[in-house]
Amino acid sequence: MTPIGFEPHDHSDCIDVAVAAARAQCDTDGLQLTPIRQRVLEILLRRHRAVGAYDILAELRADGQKAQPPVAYRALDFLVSHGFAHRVERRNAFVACSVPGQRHAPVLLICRGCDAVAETQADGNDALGRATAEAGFTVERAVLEAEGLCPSCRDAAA
Amino acid sequence: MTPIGFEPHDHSDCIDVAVAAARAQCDTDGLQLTPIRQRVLEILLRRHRAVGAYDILAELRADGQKAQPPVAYRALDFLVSHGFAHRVERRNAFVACSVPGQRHAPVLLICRGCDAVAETQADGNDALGRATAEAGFTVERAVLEAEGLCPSCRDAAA
DNA sequence: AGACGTATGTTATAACATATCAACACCCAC
DNA sequence: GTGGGTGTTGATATGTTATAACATACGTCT
Repeated sequence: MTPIGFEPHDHSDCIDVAVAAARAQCDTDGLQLTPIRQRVLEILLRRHRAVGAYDILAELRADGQKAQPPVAYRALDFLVSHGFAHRVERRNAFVACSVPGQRHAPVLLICRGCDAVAETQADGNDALGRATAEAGFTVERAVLEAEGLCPSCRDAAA
Repeated sequence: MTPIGFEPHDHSDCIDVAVAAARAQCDTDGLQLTPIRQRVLEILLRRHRAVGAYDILAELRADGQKAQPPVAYRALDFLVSHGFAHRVERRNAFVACSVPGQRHAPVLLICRGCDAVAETQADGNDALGRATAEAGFTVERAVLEAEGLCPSCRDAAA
């Protein structure tokens, strides 16, 4: 359960790797990683932060396209529903998934200083499973989001 | 860790009790449970669901007030920040707290069929604490939200 | 060709949220 | 009792996020 996200990255590399991995999974699963979808994934990976849909839209437009909101939302829906990205509920924003390749209930650590988002895996949700079983509730999706300060913002504030 | 919320209620009673409890806590803590704030709390309690700010606004207006959005948001901010209600991030909506009287990281079970929201307590978040400590992340707030089907909607769908 | 499925383009609007400033009330030190 | 601080409310305007609804393009299968 090691968090991913606050350590320094070799970003140029990490984007290529993540996109290649997404492409591979799409090939395997019969999904289409179309240019728009790939472009949005790249934007998310490049920022490595919680990014709003309209920010993404602005970047798409900066590329010369005259995209409208649904373009961004559809691409984001695709990425989220297939596990390549997560929705950051707390921010009404999105972030690339740090541990793709498997369905999972994300645990997001959101820095209120810089919007960086780290992701960890949820081991400890057995308790949730037990409680929901008692209540007769069928969980389809679950997210745990914690907001606070990342190491560098904390140091900067001190 | 027994979930609260999907069992039948004696609602008229339960609202009165909750409002009285809120009033008592406000007295203790030097907070003002003003008419608007109490009214909004009552609306949330009565619905016992995830309710949008504009729904609340509509109810306030139905009472004869000509309230504007900030009226609803201010009341909701008060209720949320003092633990009388929770924000349902997944819905951009709000719900009355089922276990008031203490600060807590809510665990919300949200039914996608009827918007009912049950609340449980989070025992198992030690794992979160450990992971964040490793990452140097300081958690200030945390929410766990699970979306799925409540017992009655599941039965109805079957 | 025609029917179908998936993705995209386009317009408009719904839904959610906040900034800003003015007015009023309440408390309390002076 | 006056003046200042604090907190709540009233009111206008605006900003931000999200989706409905409809139309078009394109590949594939028969």
